[in-house]
Amino acid sequence: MDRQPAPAPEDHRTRVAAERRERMHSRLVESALLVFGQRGVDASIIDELISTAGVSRGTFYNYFRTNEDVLVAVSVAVSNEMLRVVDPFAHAEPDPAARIAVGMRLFLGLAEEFPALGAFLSRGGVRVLRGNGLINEYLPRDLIQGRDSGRFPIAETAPAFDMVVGSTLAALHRMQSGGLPDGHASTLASLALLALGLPADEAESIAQRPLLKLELAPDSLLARAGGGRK
Amino acid sequence: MDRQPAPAPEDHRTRVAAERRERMHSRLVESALLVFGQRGVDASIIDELISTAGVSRGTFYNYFRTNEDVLVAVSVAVSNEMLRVVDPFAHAEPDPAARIAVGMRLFLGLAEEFPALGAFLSRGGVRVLRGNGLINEYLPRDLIQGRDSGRFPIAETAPAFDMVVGSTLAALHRMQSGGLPDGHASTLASLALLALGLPADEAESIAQRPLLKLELAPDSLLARAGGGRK
Amino acid sequence: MDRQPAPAPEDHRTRVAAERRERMHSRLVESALLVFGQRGVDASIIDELISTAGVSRGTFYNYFRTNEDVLVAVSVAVSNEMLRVVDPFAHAEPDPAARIAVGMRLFLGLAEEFPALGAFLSRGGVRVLRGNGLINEYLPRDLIQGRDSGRFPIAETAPAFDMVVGSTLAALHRMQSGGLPDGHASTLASLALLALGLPADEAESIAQRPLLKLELAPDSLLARAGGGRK
Amino acid sequence: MDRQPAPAPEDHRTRVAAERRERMHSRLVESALLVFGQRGVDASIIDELISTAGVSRGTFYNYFRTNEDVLVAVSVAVSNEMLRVVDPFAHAEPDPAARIAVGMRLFLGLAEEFPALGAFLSRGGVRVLRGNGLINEYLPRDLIQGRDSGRFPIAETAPAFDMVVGSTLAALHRMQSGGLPDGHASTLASLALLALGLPADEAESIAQRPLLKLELAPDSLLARAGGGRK
DNA sequence: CATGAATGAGGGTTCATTCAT
DNA sequence: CATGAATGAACCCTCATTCAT
Repeated sequence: MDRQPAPAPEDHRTRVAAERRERMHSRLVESALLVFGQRGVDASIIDELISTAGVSRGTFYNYFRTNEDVLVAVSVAVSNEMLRVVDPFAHAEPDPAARIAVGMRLFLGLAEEFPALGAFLSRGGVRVLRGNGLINEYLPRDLIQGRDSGRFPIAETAPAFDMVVGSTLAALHRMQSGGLPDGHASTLASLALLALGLPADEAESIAQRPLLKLELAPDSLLARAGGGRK
Repeated sequence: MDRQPAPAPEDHRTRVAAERRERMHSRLVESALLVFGQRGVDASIIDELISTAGVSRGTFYNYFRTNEDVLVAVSVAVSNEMLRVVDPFAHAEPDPAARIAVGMRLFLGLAEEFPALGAFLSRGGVRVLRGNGLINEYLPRDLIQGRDSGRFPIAETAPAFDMVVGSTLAALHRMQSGGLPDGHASTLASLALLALGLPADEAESIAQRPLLKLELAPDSLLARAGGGRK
Repeated sequence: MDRQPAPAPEDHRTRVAAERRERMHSRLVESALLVFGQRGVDASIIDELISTAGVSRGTFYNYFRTNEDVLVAVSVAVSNEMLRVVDPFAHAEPDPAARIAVGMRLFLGLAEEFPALGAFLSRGGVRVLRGNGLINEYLPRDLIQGRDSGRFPIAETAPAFDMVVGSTLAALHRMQSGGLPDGHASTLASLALLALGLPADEAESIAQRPLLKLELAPDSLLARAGGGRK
Repeated sequence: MDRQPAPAPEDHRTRVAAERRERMHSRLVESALLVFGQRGVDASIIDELISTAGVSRGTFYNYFRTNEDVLVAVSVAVSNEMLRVVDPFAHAEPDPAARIAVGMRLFLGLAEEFPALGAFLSRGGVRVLRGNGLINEYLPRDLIQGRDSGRFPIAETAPAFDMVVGSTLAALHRMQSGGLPDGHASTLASLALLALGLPADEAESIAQRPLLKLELAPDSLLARAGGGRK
């Protein structure tokens, strides 16, 4: 019995260590989301980050090498979270116009419900959206589908893209400095659909549709770092 | 001669000194515009600024007290320059829809023609537009006039404002990363007018109108710091 | 079978464990020799050492407590290795002059043949030779014997010691930056014998004698870490 | 009179500033000599350097960028100082054998008289002598001249170079750990001349010649940082 | 007012060492 | 004993700001 080769001790230790690393990484990303939102994405963040996360200076450098590294990690995590939320809607809804309107409203809705997310996105601006699937994959696909199907009588998608994304970001900024009036997001979506060529009544009716309640996984980045729902 | 009663010699010296101050101030603002555009508005700027302007560290502090001071000064100067360009158009054009379309196109046109300006506005983002008369006075006025006159069938001006400003800034960012395709600005303006409620043909025809050539004073900030026209 | 009375199982396990410790210790010392040679004896070494040796950080601290500890261990090991090589020659040769000449040539010969050793001795300089038996026991003994027997007409051994050791180390440094020309070691030994008072022809003939080929134990530190013979 | 154009104010200010820079540079080099001698040339030195020199952290970086920068600056300064001392002797003495013996003794004499210099040279070892004119220009020249004139019956200068330099450095190390016995330097020089081929009596008589007292400029690096004469 | 050397707070980064698993 | 994540002291470096000239 004492000749038994110790049942894969490495495996166990390795797995435990990997899990610990994973948890610490998440903890740092969560804290970074908060701090970036409060201080801006260009701020020198490390001191505040480690004190927020309650870890040592050295630990930070075991996970990231630069400020920029952290920003990228947070951006990726945020993008993934948002996709997880939006994906079900996107698959259920066949109309690109509706998908765009819902996308704008969900984006703003998330930012409103999770102030940390809103602050981060607002502070980070375009830089933080570089790899955002919601914006860089879903939206272009919807615009193209809408144009090709004749629903959007537009020649180019680029101006439409700028219009949808720009409008939404402008509203996000407005939210950060005082909050959005009731119905702002819906009205904005309505304007966007108008611009894309829908008739006024249809634009309005699509943009006003009730939005299903968001469902987040309990271990979600937003749920944990979001500062709780508004 | 300089032994004469010296008719108010202080006046003369004072005036000369004031002019010198004025010139140095402009020189610093011009250099700052360039440097902010290249390095971003959050960068540590002073070293590069004074070497660009060719003055000493101490001189800088005779004119500004902090980094932020400089940013404000540049923003104000830029805003004034832009107003000086746009004002004639604004007074000549009675239709608020046309004024908005022209405003968007001129804004993007200036940024394109003067890369330093474009870079500065893009890098500075919203922060730099805080006191911009073009955006914060002219645009709201036009939107209200359009709504009140029934030309824009909208209830609120805020979403429309976000849409116009956001679209334009998104196009500005696009310009900074690769330039705008031909006709992008006009098409964008056309989308904006559509969103504001104009019929498609009218939106298009207004947005496509030829734009008068910009005229800059020879001593203009843009003419001097803009790196020359594109 | 393993249910047998197990004749002194502790003995066996203890012995196996001791052998494992011994092997790990050697592995660390070998790696340290390499790393000290490449990066210098003052470099921060532990990271590179453990990755070279392929062990974990914690394991290192099971064998050494500080950087300096490792340096001492390597120095001792190196000194012992060198003695093992030189001892046979020293016992076989009755003439102190010949022993000194052979010692200088063997020292340089080993450093040349085992680059890792050469780099280590050169980088470590005097610090690493503190406990070196070859230098601190054999050489003084030879000098005293030569002086007392009248072969070296010198009053003090200290200057002679400095001359022999210093010359050899200078040649070692030369070797590290470009290698030694043919015959350099022999000529140097000849100069040393001249300085010790031998007639020119005798000095030369002793210093030129052919050197027996070095023989290393196959498990020798040098054989394993030396990077193979040159 | 008040129209007078201020007689070259820049010249004056510029000159004063340059002198200030010069003085600060010297102050830093002096302090660095001390600190390198105490802590070794590989030590992290900046903190101690600035506190020794009594300047701020920032000032250091106005003059040097790295640890290595400082080491080079000190090495150059030391080399120049030593040359200034040795040069008169070198020019007055036609015999290369005598020049070499005097060189060795002066080198060791300086190191003994100015402990800071001795410590620095000893700690820095060969690295610090890279650009040393005394060693890299004067000595090779003397060896070649001696060989070509037949005074040194040697075929190669390289082993002789190693012997002279190595012996001297070994004595320097001995000095650092307990000081040199009386006559050590002279005896060492005598051994060196013997090795170079001089007859014993001549070697001895040259190496024993009284050495003229060293004269240092009062603003010399050694006089100021040397910790005073021994 | 212009100059530029000096300052030092603020932040960045490494690495020897500890310790729970 | 082996492992490797976590620690924090000790460095490194920049740059906004001051101030004597």
